[in-house]
Amino acid sequence: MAPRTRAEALSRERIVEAAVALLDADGERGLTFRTLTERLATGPGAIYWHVPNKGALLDAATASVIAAALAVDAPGSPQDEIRAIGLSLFEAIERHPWLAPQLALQLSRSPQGSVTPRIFESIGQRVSALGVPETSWFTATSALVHYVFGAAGQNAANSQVLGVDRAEFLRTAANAWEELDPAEFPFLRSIADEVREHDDREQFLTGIDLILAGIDGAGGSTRP
Amino acid sequence: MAPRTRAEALSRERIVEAAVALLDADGERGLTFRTLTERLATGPGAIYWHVPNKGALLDAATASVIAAALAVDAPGSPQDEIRAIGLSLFEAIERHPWLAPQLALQLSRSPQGSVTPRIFESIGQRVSALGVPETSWFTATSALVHYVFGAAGQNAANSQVLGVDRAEFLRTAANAWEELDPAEFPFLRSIADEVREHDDREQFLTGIDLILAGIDGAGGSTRP
DNA sequence: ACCTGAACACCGTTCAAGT
DNA sequence: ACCTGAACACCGTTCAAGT
Repeated sequence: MAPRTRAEALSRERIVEAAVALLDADGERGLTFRTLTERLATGPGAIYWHVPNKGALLDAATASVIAAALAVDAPGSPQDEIRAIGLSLFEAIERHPWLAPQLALQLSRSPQGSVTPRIFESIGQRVSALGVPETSWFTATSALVHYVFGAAGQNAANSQVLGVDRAEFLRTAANAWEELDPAEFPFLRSIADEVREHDDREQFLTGIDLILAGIDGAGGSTRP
Repeated sequence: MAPRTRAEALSRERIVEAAVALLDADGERGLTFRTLTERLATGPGAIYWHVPNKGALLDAATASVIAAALAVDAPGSPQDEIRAIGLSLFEAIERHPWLAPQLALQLSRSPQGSVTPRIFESIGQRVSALGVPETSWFTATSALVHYVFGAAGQNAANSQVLGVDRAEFLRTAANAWEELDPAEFPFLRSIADEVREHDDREQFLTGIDLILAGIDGAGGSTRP
C-alpha cells in the first residue's frame, strides 16, 4: 500500500468531489475557497496547485456530474435511448439544481469544454439513427438538448427549497397564476389547473415525444 | 419644464439603463457597483435607495430588455407570430449575450419575477390558437420557450468576441470538431461540415418549425 | 512536487450623516 | 425624500516560504 503522508493526499479529484458536495448543500453561493479549504483542511494555495481558478473548478464539477448522468445505457430503439438519456439528465439536474445555470453558461461558451460536446454527441448519435436526412441532424439534436436543459432547470427550481415539496410548490404557483390579471395573462390562467396536477417526469417525457414527432414529421419534407 | 436639481436626477430607470449599457459593453463582470457609481456620478448609497440589491438590478435589466423584445407585433397565423416572437427573442439575446445565463437563472426560479411569465404568456397565447387540445398547451409552450433560449444562448456565444466574426468562429469550431477522436465523437465529426456553412437565423427558424410540426402531429393523438 | 498561510485587490452592502 | 462616502465583511487569487 502507498504511504499516506497525511489524513488524505489532496488531488484534483478530491477537490472536485468536495466542490460538488458544497454545491449540493448550499447552491453556488455555498462554494467558496474558504468553505472548500475548511472542508479539505488545507489552504487556498494547495487548491490552486491542482486547479487553475474557480471557473475551472465549476466546470470540472459540472463535467463530473454530467459524465455520470450520460453513463446510462438502456439499449433499445433510438427513441427509447433518447428518452432514457434525457430522463437521466433531467434527474441529474433535479439532484444538483446548481447545474441549470452552469449548463447555460457552458452552452453559451461554444464547443470549448468537454460537457456540451459530450451531450450533443450522446443525443446526436441516436438522432442520426432515426433515419431522418442528415441535414436535419444538428437542428433536431439542438432542439432536444435545449428542451432537456430548459425543462429540467425549470423543474429543479425550488425542488430543494426548505420544507416545501414539489407538490406544494406547484399548488402555490398555480394559485399565483390564477390571481393574475385575466386581460393580460389569459393563457397562464387557463393552464393553471393543469400545472397544479401534472407529473413532472411524465410531462417531461411528453415534451421529448413531441419533439421526436416533429423530427419524424418535418425531417424529410420541406414545409409549405 | 421640471426643475433639474443636478445634472440629472437619479431614478430606477436611469440605473437600469446604465446597468444594461455596462452589461452590453463587458458582460456580467462589467457590472459592479463601482463602475455603476462612476458612470452615474454618485455613491453606492444612492443606488441602494432605488434598488434593493444587485440581483434585483440584474432582474430589472433582464426584464427591461425582454419586454422590448416581446413588444413586436407582426400579425399573422399563430405559427407566423410564434416565429416572429422567437426571432425577436433570438435577436435580443444576440445583442445582449449576458441574457442567456440570466434567463436560465430566472427560469430556474419558478414563476417569481415577471420575465418568465410574460414570455410563456406571449408564446402560449399563440400555441392555444393552434387548435391543439388544451392538455398539450403547457408542454408545447415549454418546448418552444426552452428551444428559443437554448438555441439563442448557443448562438450568442462569442458573437461579440473581439475581432472574431461569426463565420470565422463557426469555421474554427467545425475544424476543432473534425479533429476529435472518430471513435468517441462520430456524430460531431459528421455534422462539422453542416455547422461550418449554416446560417444562424435560418437554422433557428428550422428548429421552431420542427417543434411546431411536433405539436401539430403529436398534439391530438396518443403516441404508440 | 506539493503544501502553508499571510497578504492584496476587489466586491456587495450598510449606515450615520448630510441636504 | 433623496443622496454622500467612509467603513465592513467577504471573496478570489498571489506568492514567498516551507517540506
